[in-house]
Amino acid sequence: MRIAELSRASGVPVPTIKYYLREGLLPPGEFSSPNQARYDEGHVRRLKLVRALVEVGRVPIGGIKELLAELDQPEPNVHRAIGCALEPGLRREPEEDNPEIAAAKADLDQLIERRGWNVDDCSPAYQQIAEVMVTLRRLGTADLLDGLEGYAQVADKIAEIDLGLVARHRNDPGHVVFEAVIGTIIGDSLLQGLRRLAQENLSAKVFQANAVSS
Amino acid sequence: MRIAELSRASGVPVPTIKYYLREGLLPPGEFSSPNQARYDEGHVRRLKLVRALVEVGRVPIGGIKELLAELDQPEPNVHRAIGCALEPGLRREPEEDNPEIAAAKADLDQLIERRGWNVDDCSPAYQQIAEVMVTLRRLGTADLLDGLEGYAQVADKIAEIDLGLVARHRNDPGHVVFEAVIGTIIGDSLLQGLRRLAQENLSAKVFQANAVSS
DNA sequence: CGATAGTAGATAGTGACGCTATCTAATTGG
DNA sequence: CCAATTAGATAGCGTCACTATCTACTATCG
Repeated sequence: MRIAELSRASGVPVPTIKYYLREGLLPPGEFSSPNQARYDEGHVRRLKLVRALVEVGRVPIGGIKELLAELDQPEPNVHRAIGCALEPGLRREPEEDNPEIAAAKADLDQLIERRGWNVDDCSPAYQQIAEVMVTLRRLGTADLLDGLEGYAQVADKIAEIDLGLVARHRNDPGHVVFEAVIGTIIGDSLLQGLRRLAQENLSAKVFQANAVSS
Repeated sequence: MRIAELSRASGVPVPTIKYYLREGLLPPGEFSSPNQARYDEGHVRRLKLVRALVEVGRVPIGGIKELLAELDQPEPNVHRAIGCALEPGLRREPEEDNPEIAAAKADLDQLIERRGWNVDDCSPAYQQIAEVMVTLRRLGTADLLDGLEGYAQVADKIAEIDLGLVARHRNDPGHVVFEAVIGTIIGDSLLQGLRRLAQENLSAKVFQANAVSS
């Protein structure tokens, strides 16, 4: 198909497709002559993926580029790919020597120890959690960290669901990686929404109960 | 304190403080003369909150302004305040007539029914979930929605922890609202990180098991 | 009292980001 | 053959979150 049809099929304007081609988010089409290219279903899928990551995942273009590069490896590393979505949001300078960060990491290490987690302490998620812990302390709401253990327990449950979902495609490794990336990055948005609905529901119940009992 | 000291105490540069004053994110100081103002601890706290929402919560300035306006009401509505952080990220035009959206909302309504949730179907969270469902279908990964029930169940657990944490301050309603907002918006980032660590840990286990058994 | 430093408020500028528009030369496809 | 389309290059745009500069005034210290 030509670029106009690719645009129609994906819902992405032609100039934007050209931009993604320039940025390396979309592989070039197959050239029949120096200024004529053909695109296929793979390009349509890739475009839809890019749009989902941009619009729902709020992943910056640079992160998407790295993520897709990982996905295009012969043996892609799922966690490295997913990490590309989180990393751009972290502090530019890790300010490693900061004692606040160090203290938070020490606490986080204890949590990891308690849960028996086997994780890489260089992963962007590890950094992100440490940053959140520092932020909560600075805000004077360190008492919210009392929920950490519970949240971690719930995180394990979520991960179980996540793994269960993608494991159904274990005969197709490429699809497993694809769904893992989608399920995690797009799934964040889903979980965020569900958490708010659950809060809304539960807090209504609690406040009603309070009103009745008072 | 004068603006320079406010800057030192909060870690926010003076021009940025002036910008926040202009944008109404920070209430004006107390004027002793037409061009001299004094700031207090409340300003320091407010600035720290704004920075946390900007840096960790990734909430756009406009959303923070609305959120703070709600927080400054005599009887702030927690969910409306939290919604201010989610809303700016949604589609500008709800394209209400779109059948894809309608179908997703129908599915979501069923989920809400099954869980017995009492929630407002105008809340940004409801819209967001519907958008995610549409996105997953467009990507051809609608099978990931099989996890919806499980995720919703987990969301209930998270909400329980959330409510439990803030309920400890129920004698101080202002603080409850403050912690609820922080705990939800900043907590999203925490949960996102924990989910990734849990995934990393569990997938390592699963793959190792697979390697042994194969 | 005066010199210096600090301040409010107005206005304009900056850099990153994610596109969007325009142009040229070449190529389809009826 | 010729109107429509294309690739690729370059430049422009709108938003966002600041950042810089300037003016007229004020605080404060010696």
